Amino acid sequence: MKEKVNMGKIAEMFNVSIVTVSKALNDKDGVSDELREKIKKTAEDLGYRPNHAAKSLKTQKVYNVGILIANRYVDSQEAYYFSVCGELIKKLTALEYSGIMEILQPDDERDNKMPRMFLESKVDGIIVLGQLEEAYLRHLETIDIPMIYFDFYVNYSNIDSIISDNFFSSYQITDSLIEKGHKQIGFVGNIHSTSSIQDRYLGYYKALLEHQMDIDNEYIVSDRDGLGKLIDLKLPRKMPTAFVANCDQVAYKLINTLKKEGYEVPKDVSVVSFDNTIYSTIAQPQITTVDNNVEDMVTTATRIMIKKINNPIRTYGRVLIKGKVIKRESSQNI
Amino acid sequence: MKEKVNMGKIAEMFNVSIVTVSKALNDKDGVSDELREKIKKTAEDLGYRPNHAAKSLKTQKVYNVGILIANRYVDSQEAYYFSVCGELIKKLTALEYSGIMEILQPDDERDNKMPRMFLESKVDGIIVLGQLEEAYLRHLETIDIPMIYFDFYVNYSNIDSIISDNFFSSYQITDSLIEKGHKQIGFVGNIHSTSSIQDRYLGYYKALLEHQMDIDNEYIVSDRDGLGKLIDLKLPRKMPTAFVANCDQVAYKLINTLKKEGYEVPKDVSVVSFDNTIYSTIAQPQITTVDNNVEDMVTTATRIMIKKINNPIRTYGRVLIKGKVIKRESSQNI
DNA sequence: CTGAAAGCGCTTACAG
DNA sequence: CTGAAAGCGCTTACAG
Repeated sequence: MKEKVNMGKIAEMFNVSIVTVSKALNDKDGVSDELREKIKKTAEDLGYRPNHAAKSLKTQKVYNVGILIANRYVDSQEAYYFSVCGELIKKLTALEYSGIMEILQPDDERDNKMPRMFLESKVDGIIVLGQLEEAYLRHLETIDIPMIYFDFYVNYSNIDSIISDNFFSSYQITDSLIEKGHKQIGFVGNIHSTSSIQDRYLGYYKALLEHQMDIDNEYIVSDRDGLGKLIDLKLPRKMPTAFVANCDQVAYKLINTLKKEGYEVPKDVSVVSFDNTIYSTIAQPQITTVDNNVEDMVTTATRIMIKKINNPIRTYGRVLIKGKVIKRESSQNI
Repeated sequence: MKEKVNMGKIAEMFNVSIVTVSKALNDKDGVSDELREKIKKTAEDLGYRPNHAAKSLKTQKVYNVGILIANRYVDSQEAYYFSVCGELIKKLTALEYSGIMEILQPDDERDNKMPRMFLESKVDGIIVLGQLEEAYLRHLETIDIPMIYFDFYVNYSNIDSIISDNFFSSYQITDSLIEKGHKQIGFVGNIHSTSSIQDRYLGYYKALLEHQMDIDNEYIVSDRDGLGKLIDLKLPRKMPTAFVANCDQVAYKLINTLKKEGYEVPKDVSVVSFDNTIYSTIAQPQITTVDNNVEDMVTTATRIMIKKINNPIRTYGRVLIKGKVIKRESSQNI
């Protein structure tokens, strides 16, 4: 275990060339099965580990995928992006890649500093987890290795995106409220804040339109300021019978606000939301929500990334992944 | 941006050798300041990125640290280990290292499969985040790169550990209750279950001893069975005026149980706990707890890891990191 | 089936 | 201050 063992050492032991050892260990043609097996066994016994750097130097691939995530997404106790990150890493490992995670600091985002893992040629491609500032993204898009945006997209750019089908899911869950007999349905979220909130708003709107229900601006409640910081919710004077909240955390806040003002959920007001995070289960009552189907998103993202690494020309556009409605106790028939 | 630029190309442009370019870019002696600046500027303009693999091949270091974490710690919505992981990665980045995260699957843990990042020589050292099965750890300890256990230790092993000072923190927070005038103080936790609960129990005991307060077995309430599964809490018939709970989640349960039985917190009974997790803030009232001081733990772990990479002989033993008491509303003067 | 040769892009002594 | 030489551990044509 102490002496460094490399292909040369194994080659010596068998009186063959390094080329033969390389072929044997990498399951390439040109070695007899018998010799291959013996070499493999010896490598195993000696605890041989291929020198990854040497391989990379020749193949020009490092078999690492970078995961870039802004500090603001990992700061809170809520850990949606972290669990996505975990899933990404599992999938990458299964595909013989490793995941290098880097957290983008606010200063670096402002100063357009490229990720270190890119500058140091440590990754073959980058998955950007969660939206970044526009100026930064424009700068980032000048890099010459494959990139994928995960969980967001930007209008002006051609970078492939993996996103949950917020529009369709929102349409579905709003529709389910309408089917339960609700005719006044509000929406909670700053619709100018992120594309995901916007899409959810539009899906909600589509459901209303299809049922000839007009949108009432009174029913649209903002949840955050321009910088994304959550603000206190101001309930409408005229109350709807149901709310579609743009995420669980806000739905959780909404339910508490409603209770404080004397409304019962779901008896007086139904609440549904998105993301199926911890907030949807610690709320009283537990919240009917949409699970983003992270599993599917992650599988798709890693598969596309590896295809792009092997063929950088190919593009995939915006890939929409359908969510699943999780029925709980916060919504009921009217 | 298209043509691959390497040191050779830059050397050509200036009619100097690759050695000179290398020295210039790496701030080594042996280049005139003037030339150095010109080379650096050109490298920047051309978007030169050093080939990390080539550097590694020579230096025998990859400048990556692995973070190994069992799947069971990242499966739940609660994300303590993820946030630790995030902090580790930030610190590593600041120290010019990258973090490669790998999630250990249950099967691989059972089958003693070494982490891929190790087998593929992608990391210079490994930080193990959270306890693993004993047999697996014994196997893991045969590897020949530096290793650190984070947030746990094992009695039989010599691997350096970074752990929170549960004993001392518990002593401190119990002492703070005594200073508030409490004389009957209970402890909630199965003291035979984990070393962390045991240490917290002993710290609690030490505080009582120092104030000549006898321990009353009636006041010790178990919280989980032998397998770690949480059980319903059985309140003592004779109620103490305060409880030290072994973690926030159990404190949260305790508060709800107390309320159900008609006790007010903190008016009738004060409650303090450990970990400063989401449970401590969603409880009503919010819980006085001990923050593990992840910041300090992480700083220490990364610093030690890098020292070990540069000098693998040196050992650091069990490093205890002090926690910080976070005062909230669940405890008060008697 | 086997191997000699070249080379990936750097760094590290060492000589001038 | 500058550079020629050697070499890190592999893989990839290519020749036999």
